[in-house]
Amino acid sequence: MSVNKGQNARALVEPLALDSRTLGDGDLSALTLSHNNEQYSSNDFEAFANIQAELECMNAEEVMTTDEEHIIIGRNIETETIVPDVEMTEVSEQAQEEHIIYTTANQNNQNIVFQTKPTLQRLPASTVQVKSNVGQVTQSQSIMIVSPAGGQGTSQILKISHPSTASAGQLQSLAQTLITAKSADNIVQLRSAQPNKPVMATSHSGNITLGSVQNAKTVQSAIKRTAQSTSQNRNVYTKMILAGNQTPSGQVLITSSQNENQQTQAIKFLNNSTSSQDVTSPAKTITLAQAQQMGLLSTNKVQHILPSSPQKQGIIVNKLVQSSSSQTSKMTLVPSNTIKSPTKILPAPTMNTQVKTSTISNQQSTFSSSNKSTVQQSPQKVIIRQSSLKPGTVLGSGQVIRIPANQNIVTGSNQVHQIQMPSRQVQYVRLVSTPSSGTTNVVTVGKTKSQTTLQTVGVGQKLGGQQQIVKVVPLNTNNQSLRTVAPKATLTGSGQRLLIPATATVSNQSKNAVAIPASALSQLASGQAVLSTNSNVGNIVVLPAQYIQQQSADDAKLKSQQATPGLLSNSQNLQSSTGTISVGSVLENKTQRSYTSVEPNGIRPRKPCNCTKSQCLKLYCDCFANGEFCHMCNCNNCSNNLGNEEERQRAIKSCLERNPNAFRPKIGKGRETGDDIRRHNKGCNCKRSGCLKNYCECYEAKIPCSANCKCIGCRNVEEPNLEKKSLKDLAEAAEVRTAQLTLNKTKLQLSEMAFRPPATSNTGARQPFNFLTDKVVQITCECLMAQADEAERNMFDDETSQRLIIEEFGRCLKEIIESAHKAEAT
DNA sequence: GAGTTTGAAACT
DNA sequence: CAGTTTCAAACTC
Repeated sequence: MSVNKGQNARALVEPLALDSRTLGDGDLSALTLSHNNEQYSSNDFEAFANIQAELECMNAEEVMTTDEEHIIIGRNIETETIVPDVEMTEVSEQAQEEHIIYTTANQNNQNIVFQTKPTLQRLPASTVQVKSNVGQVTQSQSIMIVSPAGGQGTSQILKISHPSTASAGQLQSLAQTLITAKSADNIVQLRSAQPNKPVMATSHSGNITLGSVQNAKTVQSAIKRTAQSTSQNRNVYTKMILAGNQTPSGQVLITSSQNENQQTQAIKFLNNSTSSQDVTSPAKTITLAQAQQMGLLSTNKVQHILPSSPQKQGIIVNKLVQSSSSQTSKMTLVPSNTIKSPTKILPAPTMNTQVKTSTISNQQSTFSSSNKSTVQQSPQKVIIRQSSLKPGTVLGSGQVIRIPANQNIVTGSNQVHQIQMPSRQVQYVRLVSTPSSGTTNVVTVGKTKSQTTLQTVGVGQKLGGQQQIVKVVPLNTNNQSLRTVAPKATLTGSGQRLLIPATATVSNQSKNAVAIPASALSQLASGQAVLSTNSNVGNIVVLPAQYIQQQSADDAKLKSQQATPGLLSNSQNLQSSTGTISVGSVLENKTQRSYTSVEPNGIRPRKPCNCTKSQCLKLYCDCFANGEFCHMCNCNNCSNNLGNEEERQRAIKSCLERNPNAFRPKIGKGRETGDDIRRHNKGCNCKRSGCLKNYCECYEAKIPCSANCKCIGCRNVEEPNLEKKSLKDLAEAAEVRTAQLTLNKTKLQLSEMAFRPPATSNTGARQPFNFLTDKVVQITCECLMAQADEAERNMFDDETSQRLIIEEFGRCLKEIIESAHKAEAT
């Protein structure tokens, strides 16, 4: 991201933030329909009611996204940012929210993006609000409508060109005309922008709430999701972009039903410019084909956004940057999906997007700054992930959005990458590759700090015979506001290109450009079945959580290893002098990776599994057990990936049938006592290890065995007189551990010996001293010696050592006496 | 790195 | 639910 973005972006975004000001009552009222009642069906009213209700809710809500993900927009640059945030929580049934921020350039062009939302879902009020400048002189005005949402795999783009002088009403009318059938879900509202806020349109606070539960089901890895459920889940947002300054800038909310019929969309405009209550003419509907015939269609700014699934913490971010080239570009957003179940979902990492040295290098020249070359080279899917930035955070210069492009993760077919974040949220990103070439392409779109700067970076790497290409879509200052990546592939019989090269002219793609056909997706990755058989599934990118994490690690490595090109032989380092974009390094190897114990970000990386027989679909596999996709593992015949989603889901179901808590964390806090002590929920069953080896899950977790355990000969017990610290240290230091063992052992023996009455019992009442047999004395001495050793190892001073030894002696005596009393009692 | 040990998971 | 088998990690050499 460019340097100067930070402030500009903030300036642009903040005004748009959702707050009482931006979404005041007036706003709500503005959202109300002022059309004739006759124009709307009961469904419409319902939809409207829903919208308003949600809007009200949103007002109460914390502003989420806008601040989180900023796309820096330079002046005169049209930019569109879509930042869906996805948060995956273990409970994924929640309504999904998506944050979208739209900003339109104010200067020459105004773009209004209409997003269509999948039907059947209640369109949250959040939908999309776009505010644009009013009164700016426009050079051109156009309305772009992309309505692929239908999910049939074909996308259509409508572009309406109209004179700059066109009035708002005219424009609205025109736009309305474009949309045919009106479904309840399709609503477009246009509002004039506030004069004071010259900049851009934004979704109100960038929140779009998707009420669809289907989306949640769509989630790739959702454990409970069945393939069937996914079938309808294609959440594709279609945006219509209205370009033109004079247009009544306003907010447009479009929801398109995802019903099969793409063409049924209704757009309604509310013109607020002067008064929010201005009502535009009733919507007219025409078919897209008609629109084309009318000459209204053309290429332009189109975006598809796949809904991010769950709530607020979305990580996948798509950003559209205006390309310098005149060509229209398209961008496809891939939604992250939630995982429903116990699957561990880690939160998006706060990415330190500052990595400027990305892994792209050699081919940079190839890709750089030429959109066409980039595009043509490989089919691409663009996935931009943004870590969950803290609200209010503006991406500063040099921030990088990384999209990991690893193919290797999954052999061949796996294109799902998991990202784990510390908070146990996982996001899944599916990397799309062309089946024929077997290449995986990732496109990162970023902005350069300067308007003029265009960064295109491509990375091609062959690993294991597979080539990976990472592309960075150039950022640009030119008129075109949106960069689109669209699947070109389906059109072409040969390799499927999921993404249409940015350079590709719109004309070619006008009809098909937008949506990535589900079929193409299904063919991804060596033909492995993707999410569902249903075509609607499409465009889903699922990234396993650790993906980002690992990616960060890779970046860190790359940074540190810039001097060692060998590792990156084929990889390319992208030096974004402009600091804009970094693309995830492609380096991946199936070979064993050394995992550092802790990542720089403090996250402990998951170990790669080595499963050979379980296909990583049983709990033997740590990855699977943790609800993660295998990533960079050494497993054989792995099915723990998106490519085998059905199978995986079956396995998950099976596991849950056996044990509903199978995917729950094993280590938790004590329940009964409510204490803070971590305990193994199930307990161990160790027999031979004494619970002092890593075979023991308790020991491995560095927690003492508890009553839940059924272990035999357990020595993994709490040592009250040993500091927790020592316990921890003991676990880490073998020598210390040995000392601890000795100490424990002797204590145990002492306890047993003391408790056990001497074989030769006298008749009279036994006194405590009677228990001081030679054995007891010996063990006591051993305890003292062990304590001395312990003190010595800890390098305590003499005074402390003596004190500890004396205390130990006291403890021994106490134990002996207590044992004597117990013996008497019995 | 190969082989052994171990205990959780899976199976019966 | 208990016993057995399978499995992969931990461990040893």
